[in-house]
Amino acid sequence: MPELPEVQTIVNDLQALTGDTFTGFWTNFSKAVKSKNFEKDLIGQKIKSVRRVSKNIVFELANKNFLVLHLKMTGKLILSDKNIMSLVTGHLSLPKHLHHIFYLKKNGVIEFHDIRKFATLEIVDAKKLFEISKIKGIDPLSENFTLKKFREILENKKNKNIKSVLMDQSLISGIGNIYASEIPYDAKLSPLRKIGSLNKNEISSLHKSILKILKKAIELRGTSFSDYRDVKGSKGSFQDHLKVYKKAGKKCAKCGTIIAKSVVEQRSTFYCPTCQR
DNA sequence: AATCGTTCCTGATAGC
DNA sequence: TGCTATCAGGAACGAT
Repeated sequence: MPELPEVQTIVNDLQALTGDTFTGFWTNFSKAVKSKNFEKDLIGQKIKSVRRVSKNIVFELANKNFLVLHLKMTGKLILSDKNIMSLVTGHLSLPKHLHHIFYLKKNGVIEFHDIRKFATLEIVDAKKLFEISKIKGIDPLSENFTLKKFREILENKKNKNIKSVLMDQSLISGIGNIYASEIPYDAKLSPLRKIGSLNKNEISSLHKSILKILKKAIELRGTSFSDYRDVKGSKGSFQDHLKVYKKAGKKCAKCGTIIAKSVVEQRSTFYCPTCQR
């Protein structure tokens, strides 16, 4: 599932489309399109910039609006220069999970695939984008995410455990289920620990591990555990560095203890009962 | 006001 | 073999 590192990788690659213009749009699943007049608002618009807002991919358009894409679980963007029009018009069979296509003036098309159809597309104005950014928590890669700021965020969350705080997008935005297991492992803290039980050093470790793991995952172009691919269809490689995620029953590489799994807020959580305290 | 459960959806896997 | 049942999982939404 695309989390902050995966979305950042995609956004970095989409920079290549800056200056290009949307010339058309096709969909066979319009339920995913959340704004009215989507096509009308899109066509003819030049891309001024591409950036990430939490796990959203945001295209700044020339008319001051923003195309906002959220990949949710299985959304995938693929840049392609093949003649997709012939696919849509029935000359060839469409890939099963290709649900939306953006046509560009210079760079071919952006194919938007989505197996589980949770992904969303919308065009919003600056005010709405500001609201979206505001309801999301702090971006852990922004320079504002200092240790001091992190302590402030945790101040009112004493009864929550580490896992749910990392996953709560209204506190810190961008961390999903994979990194919410890998970060506590790196910090040698149990994901089930209550925030209120953490001492100063432990909070500092957690803060360091958030930055370390996310940055490393971006360097490795994300985690291709199952569906995630970059815009060229290539895998990332952080999956080769996972220590606990989806490793229940296997031995911890560091100490040999069997990795445990427990469910926190309906989400699987993995940890080493020996290395993580 | 904060927290909890439900919902969207399909492929993979388990169980019989 | 082939069927059905269960699960994964981001985040909006409704319910408490």
